[in-house]
Amino acid sequence: MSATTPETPTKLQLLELLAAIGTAQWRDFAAAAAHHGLTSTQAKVLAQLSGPLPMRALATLLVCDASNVTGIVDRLEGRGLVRREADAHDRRVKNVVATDEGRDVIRRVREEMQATHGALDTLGAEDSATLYALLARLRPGMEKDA
Amino acid sequence: MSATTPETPTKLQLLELLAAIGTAQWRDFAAAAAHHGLTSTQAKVLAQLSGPLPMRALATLLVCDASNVTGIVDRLEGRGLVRREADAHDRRVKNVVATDEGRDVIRRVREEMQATHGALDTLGAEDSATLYALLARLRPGMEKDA
DNA sequence: AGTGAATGCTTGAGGTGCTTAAGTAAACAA
DNA sequence: TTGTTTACTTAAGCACCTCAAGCATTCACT
Repeated sequence: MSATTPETPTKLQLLELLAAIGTAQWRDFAAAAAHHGLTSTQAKVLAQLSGPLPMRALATLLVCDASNVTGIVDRLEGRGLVRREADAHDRRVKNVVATDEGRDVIRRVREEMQATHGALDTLGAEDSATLYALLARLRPGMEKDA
Repeated sequence: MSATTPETPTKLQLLELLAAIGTAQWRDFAAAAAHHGLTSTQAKVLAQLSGPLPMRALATLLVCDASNVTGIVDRLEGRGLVRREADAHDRRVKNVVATDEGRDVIRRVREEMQATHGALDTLGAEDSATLYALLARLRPGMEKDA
């Protein structure tokens, strides 16, 4: 118990591994997005639009300034992947909605994350369940804004 | 076993969870870096400098163009966190070395990733080992440049 | 109602990150 | 020697990001 064994990784090792996997997945996502002429930021925004969303809500989700979202949505709108709609109840609000083409593009981006899909396929049902359970336990603590 | 049970997540669920955790960790890292006046990119570069590293090697590690690294190292050097040294064997090469202050800053950034550390602390030794083993199996497939 | 504060969005300035193209210097190979 | 490759830098151009300011609308309180 005193020495480091392969079975008990140090926190630093676990942290490094987690970072490496996060980086790899992000690169896979960015590459798939680029394949469709999108930056990763644009793809990330598009990925949030399962329904209409106010600019402000988008900024909150992305944890960035609202003025930043203006530019990103401008570019997406310029490509016809997104639309700005007036809100029915608050005339200050503009709801962002994905167009049919926008939904189609983000669906394809998700499908084309080959490296990530391939890696996940190497896990059996039981291992997937174990991994999912462990990560689910990690998630709430990680998203806490300390 | 035939129906979807809470124990057998779909690949999409697992993918989403992995993305959420990757994002959360990245934000934690960026926040800690910002706390020391660094951008996340600058911190990432500093994190690679356990020893002297040529500009070219740095670019390869970051998977970006060499001209990009010039600017990042310029800014780090301007703050005295990094030094460019001539290479003993190849006069074309400039080795980047972290200064004492640079090493100190990146050490503190790592320590201050509170959210991540806290989340990892909720896992016992056995769970950590299990998670580590599963992630280690995932890693090679994810880093494959397909 | 009427007035002041808070909210949602946009614009503009300034800095960082990233890529491509071009240029310099040094190493290498024929 | 001559020609090619390699390491780094510079410059132009765009995307991202923040802050400060400004406009329109809504809200809260008297």
